[in-house]
Amino acid sequence: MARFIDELRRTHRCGELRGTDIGKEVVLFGWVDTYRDHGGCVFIDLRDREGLTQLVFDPNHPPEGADVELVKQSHALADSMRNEWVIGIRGIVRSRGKNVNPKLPTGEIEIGVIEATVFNKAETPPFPITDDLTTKEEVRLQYRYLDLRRPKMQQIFKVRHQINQVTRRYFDENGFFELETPFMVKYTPGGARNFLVPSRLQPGSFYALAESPQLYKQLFMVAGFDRYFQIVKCFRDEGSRVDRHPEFTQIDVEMSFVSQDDIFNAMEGLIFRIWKEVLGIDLKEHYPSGHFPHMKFEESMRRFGNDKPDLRFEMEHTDLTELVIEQKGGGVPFFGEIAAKFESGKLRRDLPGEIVKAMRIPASAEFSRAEADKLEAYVKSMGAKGLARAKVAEDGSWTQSPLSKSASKEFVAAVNAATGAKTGDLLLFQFGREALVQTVMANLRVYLAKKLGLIPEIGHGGKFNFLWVVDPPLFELDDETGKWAAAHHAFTRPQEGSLEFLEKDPGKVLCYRYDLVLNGFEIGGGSIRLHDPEVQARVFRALGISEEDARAKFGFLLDALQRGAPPHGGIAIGMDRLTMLLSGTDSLRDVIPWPKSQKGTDLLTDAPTPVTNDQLAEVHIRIVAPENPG
RNA sequence: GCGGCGGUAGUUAAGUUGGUUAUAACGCCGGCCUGUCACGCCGGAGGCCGCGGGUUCAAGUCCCGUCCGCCGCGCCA
Repeated sequence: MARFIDELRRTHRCGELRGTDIGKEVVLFGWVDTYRDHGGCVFIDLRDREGLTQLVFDPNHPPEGADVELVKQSHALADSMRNEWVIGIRGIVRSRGKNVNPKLPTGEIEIGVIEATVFNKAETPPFPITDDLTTKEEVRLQYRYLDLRRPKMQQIFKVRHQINQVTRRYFDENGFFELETPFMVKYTPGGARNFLVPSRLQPGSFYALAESPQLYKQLFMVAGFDRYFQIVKCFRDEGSRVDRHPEFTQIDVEMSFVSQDDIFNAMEGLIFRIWKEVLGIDLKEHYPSGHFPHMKFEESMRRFGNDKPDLRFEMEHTDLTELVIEQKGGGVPFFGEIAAKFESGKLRRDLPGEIVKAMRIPASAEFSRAEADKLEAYVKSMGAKGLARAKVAEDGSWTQSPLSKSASKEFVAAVNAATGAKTGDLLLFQFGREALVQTVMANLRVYLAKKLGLIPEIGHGGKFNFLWVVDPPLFELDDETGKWAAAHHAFTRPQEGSLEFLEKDPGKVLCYRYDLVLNGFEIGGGSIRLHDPEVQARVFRALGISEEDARAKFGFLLDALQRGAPPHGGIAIGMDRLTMLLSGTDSLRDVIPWPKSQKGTDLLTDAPTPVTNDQLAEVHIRIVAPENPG
C-alpha cells in the first residue's frame, strides 16, 4: 500500500479525464461503483466525489509498454473486487474507440490498468450507492455515511458549501464583520422551548442552548460593530417538520442606522449573488428592479391563509365573512350562528376571531367525487370538523352539497360572484375559528395545487417566487389566556403611524417585522428593533409585563439599550431551507449532513442515550420518571 | 400532547375469508464468460414476519399493549 499514496500520488479525480488526456499515465483512487466481470477481462467503474471512470483490467491487451506480469496480477485482484471497495490504480488513459458511453462525461476514455491495490475490502452495503434509491429513510440515516456517498448527496453538499462561501464573500465585501456568539446562554422564558445544559460548577443551574443569537447580535450593535453576520447553529426543542429541525443553521445578520428597506436591499443583494454564483441564474430577469415584491401581512392572510404564500400559482381564497354577516348567514344555519355573533358584538369585524372562507376549483380540473372525499379526510387530520363543498350547476345553483338545501338563492349568487365560480366548478368552504380555518385553507391550497399539477410535488419546478411579507401586527391575542402577546418578540419596533393604538387598541398596532418567502416557505425573518426606552415601556405595559418582570427577564438588554444603542435591525435567513429550495429537494434532512429523526434521535449514533447515575451526580441531577441504568 | 400512514430476506415489495414448506425482484455467494457499461448465462444460500401478550386446533394475517420511522395538527417570542 505504501507504494500507492506515498510513491504513486493521485494525479486526477474520477470524472476529470477526457479524450484530450489519451496516452497519459494516471493514478486514480476511489470506490468500486460497479464491476462487470467478463472472465478474460474485468471492467470497473471507479467513483469519487467528481464522477466515474471506467477501468479495464485486461492481461491479453495490456497498455503499451506495460509489465505484463503486473497487469496479470492486477487482473487477478480485480476479479475479487466488489462494490464499495476502496482501491487505487495506475494505468494509461486510452480511447474507447467505437464503445463510447454517452451517459458519462468520461465516456470517451477508459484506463488500461497496469497495477492496482486494495485499500479497504468493504462489506456489502445495505443499499446500493446510487441516485435512484427506494430505500427507506430510516435505513439511509442509520448508514448516513453511505447515503452521503451517493452522487446526488455529494452534489447537495457541494451546493451548501458554495452558499456558505458566497455568503461570506458577499458580507465581507459589504463591510460586515463575521462575529461569534455563545451557544450556552441564559435561559429566557417564552418563545421556543430550550435545550437545557446542566452546570457542573453551579449545582442546580442550567444553561440553555441558544435558539438564536438574537440578544447578542443586538448587543453587537450597542457595542458599535455596525454590521454583523454569522453562519450559526441554533437549537430549538420543538416538534420536527419536513422544514423544521431541532438544530439548524441561520445566516444571521444585524445592522445599525438602517431602515427596513436597507435590510431588504442587503438581503436581496445576497440572494441575487447566491442564485447567480451557485445556480447560474440571473434573478434580474424576473426581478429587473433588483427587488422582491412586498405584500402586507393582512393581505397575505386574506388571500392565501398564511404569511408564507406560494405565489407560483393562483387559487386564491375568498373571504366570505362580510357577506355572511350582511346576509345574516344566507340561510345556512352554521353561517347564521357566526353572523349572529358579529351582530351581538361578541365578534368584531376588524378582529374577527371567526371567519368563513371559500376556494374555487375550476371545472377544468375534473375533480372527482372520490378525490373530494379524500380532501375531507385531509382537512379532518388538521383538526377541521369537515369540508363543506358545492358543485356549481348550469343555472348557478349548488348541487352535491348539504348547503344547497339551506342556502338562499341570493347568497348562492353572491358567493358565486365573489369566488368567480362558473358551471361545473367545485367550491370548498371552511368556517369557524380563524386560526384553524386559515391553516386548513392554506394547506388545502398547496395540496390541491400539487394534486392539479400547478406545482410539482417536489422541488421548485424552475420557478422561484420571492416575496417580502411586511406590516404584521405587533401583538397577537393568546387563545388560552385571552391576553395580548408579542407576535414576534417584545423588542420589535411598532410603526410610528400606529403608536396611538398601543394603549387603546393593541390589535391594530403594526410593526417593522418582515419575512422573506420563497415558494411557500419562510426562508428568513427579522425586524427593526426597539431602541427607544419610552416606547419599550409602553409595549411592556400593553403586554401586561411589569417593570420588575421585564428587568428580571431582560434586564441586561434593557440596560444596554439605555447606554447608547443605535437604531438597528436585522434578519436571519434559514440556511437549511434555502439550500433545500435551491437544490430542489423536499426535506430539510436532505440538506443536513447528519440529521436527526422526527423525535430528535440520531439514528446513526443512537443519541440521546441514558447516562450513569455517577455521571448524573456530577451535574447534580437525579432522574425522576423513567428508569435509568446505573 | 393529538391524528394519519408504515415496519415481512441485505434492500424494495406481495402475502386472499386465519390453513401445507412465507413469495418475487434486486443484492449476496459459487461457476462460466473478452467490449461491457443496470453486462449476460447456470446454480445456491439467505426470515425473531418490529417487540410483548391474548384469541384459536392453527396467527405474517384477528384483538390489546408497546417501540421505531415518516407525514400533518398543536407548539415553533
